[in-house]
Amino acid sequence: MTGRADRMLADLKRARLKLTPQRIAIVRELADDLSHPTAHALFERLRRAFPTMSFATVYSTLDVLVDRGLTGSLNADPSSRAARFDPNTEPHHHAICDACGAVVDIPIDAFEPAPPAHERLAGFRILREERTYRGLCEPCRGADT
Amino acid sequence: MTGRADRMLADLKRARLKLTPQRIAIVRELADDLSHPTAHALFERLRRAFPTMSFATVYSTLDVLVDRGLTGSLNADPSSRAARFDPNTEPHHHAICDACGAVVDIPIDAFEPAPPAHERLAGFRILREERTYRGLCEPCRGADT
DNA sequence: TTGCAAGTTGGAAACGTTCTTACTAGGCTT
DNA sequence: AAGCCTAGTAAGAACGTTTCCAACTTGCAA
Repeated sequence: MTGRADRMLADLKRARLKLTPQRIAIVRELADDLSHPTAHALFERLRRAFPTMSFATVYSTLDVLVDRGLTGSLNADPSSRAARFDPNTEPHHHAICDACGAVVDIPIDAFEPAPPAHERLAGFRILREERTYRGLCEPCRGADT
Repeated sequence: MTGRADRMLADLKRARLKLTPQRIAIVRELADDLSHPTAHALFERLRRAFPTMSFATVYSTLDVLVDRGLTGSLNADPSSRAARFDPNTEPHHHAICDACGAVVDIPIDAFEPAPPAHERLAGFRILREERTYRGLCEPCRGADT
């Protein structure tokens, strides 16, 4: 389904941002990709269709998407410092595999119904919560338990 | 109190790692620093006492501390990609200020008693959990609510 | 159709971190 | 107390990721 891409593009249009061929391609490439790709990964894929596409364009479009709340970004891995991008705008957490680095979305209500948003703690006014679960994904557990 | 530094150094000694003046200084500098300093921040402070100290030494000692579980590391900020180091080895979460970037430790039981460790979810075997609360710290809230 | 602000390009630069090579010294052994 | 071996250090080069820059191009409003 291309619904998510179309919705993202419509939002950009609404904001009077130009729908260049590069932007459209970047949005379409990311919109239905649930693997939390890096900017580099997107760039490599897009290069096939746009041999002249530059990194700056990929980053600038991703910036726009993140700023407008159409895409999330996360620092999944302490070893590879690359940011990963996430077109899923539903509230959710992430599970990251220690072995292969895969990132999987976790619906927010899988464990607990409500995050303690808008509360106070240690003098903080808490506005949102990010959870990262670390462990082993199904393939990496192998024949194990 | 120097208790934490001494404990960390004792652990290094137990592991038959050399207690060089540089290492001792790095450990002492980090041990009671609750501000979650970057490698760069530690380096700057240590340079006063050790003008010849190199980044490699700071990083290598921090690596040792992290590997031995004596120190945590976290990627607090999407804007500044620098890793931050945390001598607090008690289970805890973090609250990060959107305005100034300050990182504050949150005792693990402030909200909920037990993380859902060792459970399964989406095919994952979850081994641990990291939570980051984002919002505004007391000084940055200013005269606000 | 035109004008111009916004977007793209390619490369340089910035940033944090890791690696390399040669030198140094902690601390076990005796 | 001395020597030896290995782990550790210094300095800077290299690396991967991201941002910046200046010049050129183009979407799209009027």
